[in-house]
Amino acid sequence: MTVSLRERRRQQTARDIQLATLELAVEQGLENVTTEEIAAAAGISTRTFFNYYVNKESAAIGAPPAFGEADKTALREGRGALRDDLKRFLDKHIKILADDDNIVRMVGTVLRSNEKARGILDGFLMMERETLTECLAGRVADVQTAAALASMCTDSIGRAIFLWETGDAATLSAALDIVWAGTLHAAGLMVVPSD
Amino acid sequence: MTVSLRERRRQQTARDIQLATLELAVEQGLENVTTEEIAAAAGISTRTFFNYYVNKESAAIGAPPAFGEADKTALREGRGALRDDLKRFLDKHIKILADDDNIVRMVGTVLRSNEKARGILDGFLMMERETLTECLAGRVADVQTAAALASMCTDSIGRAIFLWETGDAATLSAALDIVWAGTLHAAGLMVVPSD
DNA sequence: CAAAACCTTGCACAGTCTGCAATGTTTACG
DNA sequence: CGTAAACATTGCAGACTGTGCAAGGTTTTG
Repeated sequence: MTVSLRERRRQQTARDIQLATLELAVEQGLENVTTEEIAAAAGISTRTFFNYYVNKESAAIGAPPAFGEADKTALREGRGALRDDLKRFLDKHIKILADDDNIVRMVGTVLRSNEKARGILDGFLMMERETLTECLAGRVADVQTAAALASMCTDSIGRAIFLWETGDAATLSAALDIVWAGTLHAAGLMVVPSD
Repeated sequence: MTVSLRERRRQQTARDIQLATLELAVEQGLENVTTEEIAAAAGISTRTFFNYYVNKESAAIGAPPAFGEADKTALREGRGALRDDLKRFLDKHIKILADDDNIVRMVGTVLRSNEKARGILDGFLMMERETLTECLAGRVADVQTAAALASMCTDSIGRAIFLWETGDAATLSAALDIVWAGTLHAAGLMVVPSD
C-alpha cells in the first residue's frame, strides 16, 4: 500500500476538519465561527486543530486540486491548435473540481465574504498560474505571452465557478464552455481592430 | 474649500499610519511588526490605529487609486478600436499609480509574503474589475466577453507592476507596454488556430 | 519487542480586535 | 460669539487567534 494507516488517518482528520469548518461557515459565516467550535465539531482539541491548519480560513479551503501532472505534460507537448489544447486542459481540471462540487460551492460561499480566505486561495492560484506559464513558455517563446495565456486560463476557471455557483449554468463543465466562448470572443476583439 | 480641517487631518493621519506600516513592514516583514509598534511609529495609540484600519494589512494597502470616472466614461463611450481604447485607459491608470510608485513598490513587497494583504487587495480589484465589466458591457453585448476583457486589463496591470518591481522595466508605463504586447500576442494565438 | 517517529492535548503567553465610557476638539448655527 | 452636536483619541476589559513547550499515547520500523 502507498499510504500508511497514519497517513490515511491524517488525511481523514484533515478532511473532517475542513467539512466541519465549511458547514459551520455556511451556516453562520466563517467570521462568526470560533476555532473552538470547529474543533468540537470535528472531535478534536483546539490545539490539534492548529496542528492541521494554521487558521480557520486555511481549514475552509483545505487542499484544492492542483493541475494534473499528466495534463500539464500533454499541454507542454501538445501539437494541436493552442486554444484547443488549452480548452482540453481546462476541461480536465474542471472535471476534477466537479468531483467535489459540494465543497467547491461551500468554499465559494466563504470566499465571497472572507478576505483572508481569498488571499490564501489567491496564493495557491498564483503558484498554479506560475507552473502553467512554465508549461506554455516552451510553446510560445515570449514569457509575457505565456503569462497572459496562463492568466486567461485561471481566470476562466474562476469565472466558470462563479457562473455555476450563481445558478446560471447547470454544471461546471457547461459553465466553462460559456465562459470560454466569452474568452475567445474577447481575444478576437483584441486582435481585430474593430469594435 | 471642499475638505474641512477634520477631513484633512484624517487623511493625513491615515497616510501617516500607512507609511509607518509600510516602512516597518519592508524592514522586518509585516508579520513581525505589531500594531503597537506601528501605532508608536505613527504617534498614536493602538486603539486609534484600529479606528483607522481594521488590521495592519489594510493599513499597509491603504486606499489604492480607483479607476478614474472620466477614464471610465471615455472607455464606455469610446469609438476607436476597442483594444486601443483599453490601452489608453490602462495607460491613464498606470500613470496614476506611478505618482506614488514608492508606495506601490512597498505594497508589492508586502503582498509577496502576506496572504491576508493579498486577499484585501484582491477584494478591491474584484470590485474594480466589476465596474470595468459594466463599462464594457455596453460595447460588447455579451457579459462573459466583457468580463474576460476586464480580467485581461486588471491582470495586465498586475503583471506590469510585477515586471517593474523586479527591475525588468524602467518605468511602470514601459512595463505596461511590454505586458500589453504579450497580452495582444496571446489573444492572437487564441484566435488563429495555429501554434 | 524496543527505539524512533509521530500524534494529541493542556497550558502559558503574546498578539489581534471590539465595545464601552471618559475626555477633548472641531463644526455648525442661532 | 458661544453652545450643542458631531467627531476624534484614548484606556481598559475581554473574547479570540496562534505558537512554543512538555507530557503522555500510538504507530512504525527493524
